Amino acid sequence: MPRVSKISKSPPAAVEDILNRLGRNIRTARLRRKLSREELAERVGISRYVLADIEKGKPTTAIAAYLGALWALGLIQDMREVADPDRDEEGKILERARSPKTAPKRKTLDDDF
Amino acid sequence: MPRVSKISKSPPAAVEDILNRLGRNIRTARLRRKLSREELAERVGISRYVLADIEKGKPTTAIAAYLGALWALGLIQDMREVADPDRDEEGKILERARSPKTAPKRKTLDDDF
DNA sequence: ACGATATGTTAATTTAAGTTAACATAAAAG
DNA sequence: CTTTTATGTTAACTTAAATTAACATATCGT
Repeated sequence: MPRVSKISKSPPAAVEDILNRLGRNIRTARLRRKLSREELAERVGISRYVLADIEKGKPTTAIAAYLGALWALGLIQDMREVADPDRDEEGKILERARSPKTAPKRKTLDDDF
Repeated sequence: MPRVSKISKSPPAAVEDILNRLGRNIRTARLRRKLSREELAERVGISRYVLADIEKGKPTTAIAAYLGALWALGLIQDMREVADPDRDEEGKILERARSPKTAPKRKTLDDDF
């Protein structure tokens, strides 16, 4: 993406590690299913070049391309619990320590009723 | 990303669902930690506008921006097992059914780890 | 009520993400 | 060995992702 963010240009080690893992895992899953890059890319709806980028763990690639690959491989459900509030113990503790506050709401501007 | 892929323009329901979940979860984690968008965005290394996009589940935003948000919230470890080959039972079965083959190697690309 | 903070919205700008095409090289299949 | 398939590499091109600035509106604290 134009005007590339710092996080994309030089991600912290932890982020780079996850990116590389994800790419390797997607590649492994593809090979196990005996799919060529071209075949998988077509199912995802991207070009083979972007799939190559994904397998390399490119930081600037759209998240939908990564998720599309997981989806086409039948692995998207692995994402369901990421950052799940029920599992965010740290967050739960912080919330309990403060006032019992729910998510703030804005008045909806698109009033279609 | 220019020349937006189909997967980004109109993601399958399963992908859109994950995207919306992720955005909501990141927002919840941020609020629990009493961080403003501006504060979290600065820690991530992105602008507050991109963080707003993330919380909306925008498909075309760079994966590194999403991962950076998880990282800054201390939730990046949730990504470690996504598409993990050890947990890919489908893939393991397929692999066993075929010849006992490991990842193909290119001469120029030596994978050392 | 007021002021401070948080978020929504728009516009202008920059620049690289993703596409296609063409060709090169490496493994696999025959 | 030859053909086919898979992947690497480059170039030209289109267009929207991300930034900044400015202002609007909503929410919170006092």
